[in-house]
Amino acid sequence: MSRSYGGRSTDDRVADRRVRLVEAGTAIAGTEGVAALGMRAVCREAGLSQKFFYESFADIDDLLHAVYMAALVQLEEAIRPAMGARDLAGLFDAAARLLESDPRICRILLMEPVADARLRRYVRDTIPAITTAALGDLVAGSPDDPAIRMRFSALFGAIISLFVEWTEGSLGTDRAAFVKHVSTVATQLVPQLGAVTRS
Amino acid sequence: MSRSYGGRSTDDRVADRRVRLVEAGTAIAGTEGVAALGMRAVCREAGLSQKFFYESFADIDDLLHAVYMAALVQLEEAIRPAMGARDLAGLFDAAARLLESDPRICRILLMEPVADARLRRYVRDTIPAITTAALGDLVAGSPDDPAIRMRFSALFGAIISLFVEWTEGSLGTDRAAFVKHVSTVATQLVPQLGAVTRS
DNA sequence: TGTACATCAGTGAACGCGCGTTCACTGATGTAC
DNA sequence: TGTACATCAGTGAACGCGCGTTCACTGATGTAC
Repeated sequence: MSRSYGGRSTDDRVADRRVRLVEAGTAIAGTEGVAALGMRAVCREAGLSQKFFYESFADIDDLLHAVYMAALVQLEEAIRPAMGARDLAGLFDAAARLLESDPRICRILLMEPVADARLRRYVRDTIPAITTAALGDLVAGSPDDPAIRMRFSALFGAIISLFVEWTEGSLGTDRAAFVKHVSTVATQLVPQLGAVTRS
Repeated sequence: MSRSYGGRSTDDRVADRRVRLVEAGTAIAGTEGVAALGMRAVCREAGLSQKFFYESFADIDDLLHAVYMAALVQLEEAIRPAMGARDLAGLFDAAARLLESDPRICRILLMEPVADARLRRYVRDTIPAITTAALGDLVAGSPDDPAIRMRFSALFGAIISLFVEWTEGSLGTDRAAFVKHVSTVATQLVPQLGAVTRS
């Protein structure tokens, strides 16, 4: 049925190609934007025949989903310790370090979703759950209440804007000052968040 | 040299076609996004032969610039009275009314620029001047100072996010409550703005 | 152990499409006589 | 005023390109004998 090739099993080769395609997709979406993310462009970047794209993905949306998920997992892993410690400043610090080291994640998670309907969908399907897991029962009230929605809209908008500019390097290089400012903004906009910080 | 046609002068016809092309570009960029903004798509939408595109624009970037400027002019005209009166809440109210009545302007001015390098350029070339004209000498300090940049990054991020969600209708329909919240957020993030409000 | 062959793995061309750009063509307008 | 014709206005096809998708083909691997 399946046959080894170059001394490696079929599963090995397929998995390796999938990883290379997701990495290539991350490179393209994270630097040129999702508008430049095409099936041929991804294969070119990965150095793989076009056939292998369809081996792992049904279409480009399918790959984009994998690219988004891979970026999100990286962010989650980076902030996990701070999440566990319920340390808000530590969380911002970890995120700032990650985005600084890989600006592609900033573009994929924070910038492109604003204009791309597919990525916005992925955000809506993943971020609310993560947020409530992080905040727990800190924020009372229905998530459909306009007053609460406005608070969080402002909070996310401000934080995202700060992180985007931080990643672009236009807010200087003092990470401690940046983290302090983000924490201040967060507690200004949603006072309950003050209870989370333990520093 | 130039010759009337259908009872209208050359200048008339050219100007009319230009307006139709910009309107078509606004429709496409404002609903499908700039990724869908192509030369053929614009001509199709405007009901014009492809030749006429090049009559008024060198390429699609040129048209996009005209589309952005047209949207910005609409916003400026809407907020002009409030700007003159230095009325912050009035400014937010006028903007909320405009974006509610034409969500395409929201997409072109607030959403697409996040992911599109050309639009981001147009924003950088126009918004700072308008902002300083609006605030006058309210904010002291160099615009290169990271601390000031962070304040304004958070301010714009929060306000943009609020207006985007307002335009999408996910913040309810009470415009007065929305304007009040935006004003509160603005003065929280940049206290000097409190001096602007005269309501 | 050696060889012929069936089958699986991988490569790259083929197809139809929409794109940006150019240009040959049709038809309307104005003018010379 | 009427007519032939030059020229301008507008239409839509042609060109080359990259795209998504499919598939014919080459070559490597394993196995039957």
